[in-house]
Amino acid sequence: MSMTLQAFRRLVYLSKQELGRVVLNQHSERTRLNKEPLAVRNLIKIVDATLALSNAKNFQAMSLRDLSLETGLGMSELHAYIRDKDDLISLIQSYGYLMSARILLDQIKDIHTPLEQLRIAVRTHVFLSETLLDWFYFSYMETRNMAAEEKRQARQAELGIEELFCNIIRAGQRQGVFRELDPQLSVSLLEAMLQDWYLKRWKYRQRQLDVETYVSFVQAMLERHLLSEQESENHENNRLAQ
Amino acid sequence: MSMTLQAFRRLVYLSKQELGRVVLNQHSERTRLNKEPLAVRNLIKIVDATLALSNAKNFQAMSLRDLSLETGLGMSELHAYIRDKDDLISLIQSYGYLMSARILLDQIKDIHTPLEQLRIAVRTHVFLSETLLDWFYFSYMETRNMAAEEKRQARQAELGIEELFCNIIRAGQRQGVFRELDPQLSVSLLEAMLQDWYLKRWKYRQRQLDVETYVSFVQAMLERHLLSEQESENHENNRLAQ
DNA sequence: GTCTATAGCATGATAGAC
DNA sequence: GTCTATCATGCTATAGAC
Repeated sequence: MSMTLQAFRRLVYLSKQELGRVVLNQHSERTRLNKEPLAVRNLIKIVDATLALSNAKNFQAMSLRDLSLETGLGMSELHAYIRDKDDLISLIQSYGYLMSARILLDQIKDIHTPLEQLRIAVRTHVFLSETLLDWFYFSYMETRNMAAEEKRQARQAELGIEELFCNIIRAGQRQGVFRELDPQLSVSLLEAMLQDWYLKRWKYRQRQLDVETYVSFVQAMLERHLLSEQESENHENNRLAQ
Repeated sequence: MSMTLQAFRRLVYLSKQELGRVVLNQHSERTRLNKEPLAVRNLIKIVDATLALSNAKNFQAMSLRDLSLETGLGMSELHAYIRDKDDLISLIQSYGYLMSARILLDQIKDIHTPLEQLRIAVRTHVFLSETLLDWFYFSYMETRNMAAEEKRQARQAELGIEELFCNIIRAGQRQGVFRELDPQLSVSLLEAMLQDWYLKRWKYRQRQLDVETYVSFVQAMLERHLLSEQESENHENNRLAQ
């Protein structure tokens, strides 16, 4: 069972402050930051407000005036934290990358059987997107509008997660636990399912579908797909796959 | 095997003109349309150009000036076909709904076993999105920015497709061919996989992944998930699903 | 250091010339 | 019936007042 969703939220909450500091330093080449605690607080306020306002419509539709109003910061103050509107994107992306990479890696590092690693990774991914919903949604929907370098980085991050899952599957295949199916394609389809959880919230919310139910269902489907059974069955399954 | 992708493209191409006429009539309450053939040609030009320009960035980022330039129509002429920019969305949506609903229903209407229907429906869906790529991508990414009524309709269309797949699965379950798993959730995950084909083109193109390969893989995964096997195996599979 | 005012520009929509 | 000129608006970004 590992962590509950609640424990997860706490973990993310604690990382927030700390990460605010890291991100601020990364971006502070251009920033005249004075009193650290205030600066970190403002930075988090800016990130949160941007995510909320952007996701309500879209990033381009959010004006800096709206953002100034929502955060309580003046227009000139905003420009002390961000160079221009595009810089806001890179700020937000850094913030989410750090947060989710750290947590995902931390959760699977002590697990050693591929099947169990796979289960935990699936669960952690869904929990992450549940907790950082705004960020995941923003990152998915706005990637297409980003500048070249930012877009490259976002896609690289997606491929990085695929790589992580792929390695687990390959390990399982070497041990004879998983079938010899294309790992890369399997993982792409898995990721499509994982992403659906935060992309189609209107649908799942409407159906009052529980996070745990979703996780279990995806895990089960994935395992029916991957787990090799007795040799005799292997034939049967090969027939079905043509 | 049913249809090849090429036959599919021809089918869609032929429907284009005809549908142009239908859509033009639907929207012509407000249009002073004169010479039909020219009007239909212009309408199709407008739809195609809008999809191309929008998908390059996003709908909001496309200016009507860009569209005027791309189509060769003057600004005033554009406003003869569309009331305002939002009306463009509803025009495009009608066009795609008609096209894909007609073809999807037509392809499965003569098949009678659930398993075969499911296979054809999956195949047709991927082929449709491959042929009408621009429309599917636009429709998915811009739904969130649409006006209330338009958004409702787009979501209803997604639920409609789920309903279609759901009915096939329920029929299979009644016949004892498919397992007794939640059909709605199964279908949601299936649809996530189907959508990934047009949402992540950059990834699949980069890997030079073939349409047929993708279809087969999704079909196989879905069937491992749904097909009930001998009673003895049922136990095994229930264990895996917890 | 904070906030208001405004410069400079691009857009959607239209009116009116050819 | 086409096309060009123009209007009002809303935006980013900054300069300059307090």
